[in-house]
Amino acid sequence: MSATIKDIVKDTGLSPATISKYLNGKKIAPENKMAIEASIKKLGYIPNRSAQRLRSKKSNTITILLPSFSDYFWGSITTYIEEYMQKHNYSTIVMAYNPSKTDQSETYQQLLSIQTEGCIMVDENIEKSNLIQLMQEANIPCIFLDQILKTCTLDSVTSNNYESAYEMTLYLIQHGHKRIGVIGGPADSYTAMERIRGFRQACLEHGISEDHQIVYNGTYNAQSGLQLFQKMMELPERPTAVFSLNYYYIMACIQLLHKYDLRIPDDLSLVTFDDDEIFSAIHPPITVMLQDFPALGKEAGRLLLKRMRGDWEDFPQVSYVKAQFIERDSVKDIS
Amino acid sequence: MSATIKDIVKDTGLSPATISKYLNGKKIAPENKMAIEASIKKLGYIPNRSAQRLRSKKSNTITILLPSFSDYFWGSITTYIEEYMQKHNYSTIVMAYNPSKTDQSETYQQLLSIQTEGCIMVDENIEKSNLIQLMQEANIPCIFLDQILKTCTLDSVTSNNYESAYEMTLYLIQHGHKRIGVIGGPADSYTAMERIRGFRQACLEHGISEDHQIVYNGTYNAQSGLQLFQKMMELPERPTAVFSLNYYYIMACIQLLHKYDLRIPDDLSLVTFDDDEIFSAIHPPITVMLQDFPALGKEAGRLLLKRMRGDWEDFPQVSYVKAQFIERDSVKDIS
DNA sequence: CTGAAAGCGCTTACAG
DNA sequence: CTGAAAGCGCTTACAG
Repeated sequence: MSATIKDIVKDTGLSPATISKYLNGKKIAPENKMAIEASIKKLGYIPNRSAQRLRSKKSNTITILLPSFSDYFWGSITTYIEEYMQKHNYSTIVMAYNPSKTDQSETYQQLLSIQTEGCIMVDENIEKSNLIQLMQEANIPCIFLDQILKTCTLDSVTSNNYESAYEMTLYLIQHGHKRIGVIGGPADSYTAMERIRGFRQACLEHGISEDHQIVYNGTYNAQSGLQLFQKMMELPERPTAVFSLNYYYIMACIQLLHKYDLRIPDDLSLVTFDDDEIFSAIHPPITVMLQDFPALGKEAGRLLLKRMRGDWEDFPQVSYVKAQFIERDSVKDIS
Repeated sequence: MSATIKDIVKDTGLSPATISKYLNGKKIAPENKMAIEASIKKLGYIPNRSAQRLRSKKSNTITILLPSFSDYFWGSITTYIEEYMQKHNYSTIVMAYNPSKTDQSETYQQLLSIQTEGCIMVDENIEKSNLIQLMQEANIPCIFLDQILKTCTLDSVTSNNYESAYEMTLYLIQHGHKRIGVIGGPADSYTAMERIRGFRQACLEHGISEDHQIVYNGTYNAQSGLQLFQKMMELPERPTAVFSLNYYYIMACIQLLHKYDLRIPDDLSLVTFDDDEIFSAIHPPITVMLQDFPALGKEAGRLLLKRMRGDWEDFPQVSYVKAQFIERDSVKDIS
């Protein structure tokens, strides 16, 4: 059986209270600290989390609520949140739920039964359900990732969508593009609209008229991306550059290059939000705006921890995390 | 504060022991059962997991060990495992670790500290480390998903790779293909080799000579898939059909169709293991062999639960889960 | 800074 | 089938 505090007590001659204090980072005499550390190492002592949680009435658990485990975006960010929380002695439970239900009482009950102390959410559809209200009534802090909700007041962590779309558009304009297509997200998505706003602002500042800003909105899936790109390529006057606002769309665009016999970048310049291994492997490699997943995860964790400590200063806060521009070879200078 | 057993005691007049028995599915008098159920509902009682775990000395937690959260394959299967375990009152912790280290003591320590009772693993590289040995010494059951290990004796759950590759190859042969390319996985991967074995067996049975079986092995990434497909397309005599053994390769193949000006299925027939939304959205939609993720997850959970109950009958067991053939339009009948 | 005592909310033998 | 008692491994006031 593994060692308990009692074993450390016997080994060091100190009281359980002192050892508990050491474990919880409180001040104890240096010589006792050393003795405890040596004893812990010797006995291979690991604190029993269940006992800690029961006694302290804290679960030290947070939950990441995902609409799906298989999503490109959220799968990886989960790692970074978990890593950050672990450093702060918190467990993370990743939970998939069905975002289409408006009654999320069941999800709420599950969150209660694992005694979650905080929650990180990523699906804006949750706004249409009763979950956020239930959480707020129960005083469980929630952080929203990626989106900013319209009808709820909540802390959010998101990429600097506006600025980075602006930056990418500027890059296209500086390469002589004056007729630019955007394959954009749903019109009711905050993130998508911020990116489009950044795009339009850059166009506006550089004299690209609205009819040369070809912005199509769709839903977040490959099917939609295929349709929009197709529609765009069949325009009497095609754009010289296409800016995909996410991973699903760029994949769809690449699939269709063949159909329209388009060479990148000679026939069409192509850039996108999000990156993937395949974008740098193919020829030509695609220029991208990469969201900083480690930083997004860390910031969400930091903000959640702050709220769980009871610090509601500056609530509600929106943290913007800078995305990274990676230039590769998918844009032709046509100026 | 939420209700405890004491509240149920006061409300029903029964003893905590009886209520505990009810909670744990033991036999109690029907009228008491009804009273307890009514009381639980009335008070909104949720058992305190930490107390249960501390007292019963069981964590009721299993761990899924992933090399990465963002992997196409494992992301989604996690949901199904979690769902199954939840039904059996187990929590699931998904943990990402670095599979390249041979010393996994740190991972092991983490598993101990969360008191995991069982573990589901999916990365064969773990075989090169000390983790499995540490787990076996600690008597913590492990189940391997997807692969069958060569140097360790362990339960495994995997798709019927041999049969399904055989089936897909047969489909190509029946459509008149006599020269078939395979973009295959690493030569040291059990799964990849099983698929190749199934392919070769079907070829053998239908008189396709070895020099018409163009099998290339690579590593699991887009870069490798691109290289192999390229090499295959530059062959003096191209295959008439290409069978991709996984998701990464088929994506790479599709990217390259343009370069070689290939129309599917007229110039080349193309089939693959694994499915994705985009494969049915593009034209033509791709014929695939879809692994049954829900069944794989459920079977892994079932087998792990059995081992955790101490039932080691039939150890080590290999469970094969049938993959599903989905015919679409990427294969031309050239007979 | 340290330690004796109490107790978190359950489950587990055990006796009936 | 039920209940009284003990105790899982910690942390928390509290007194010193």
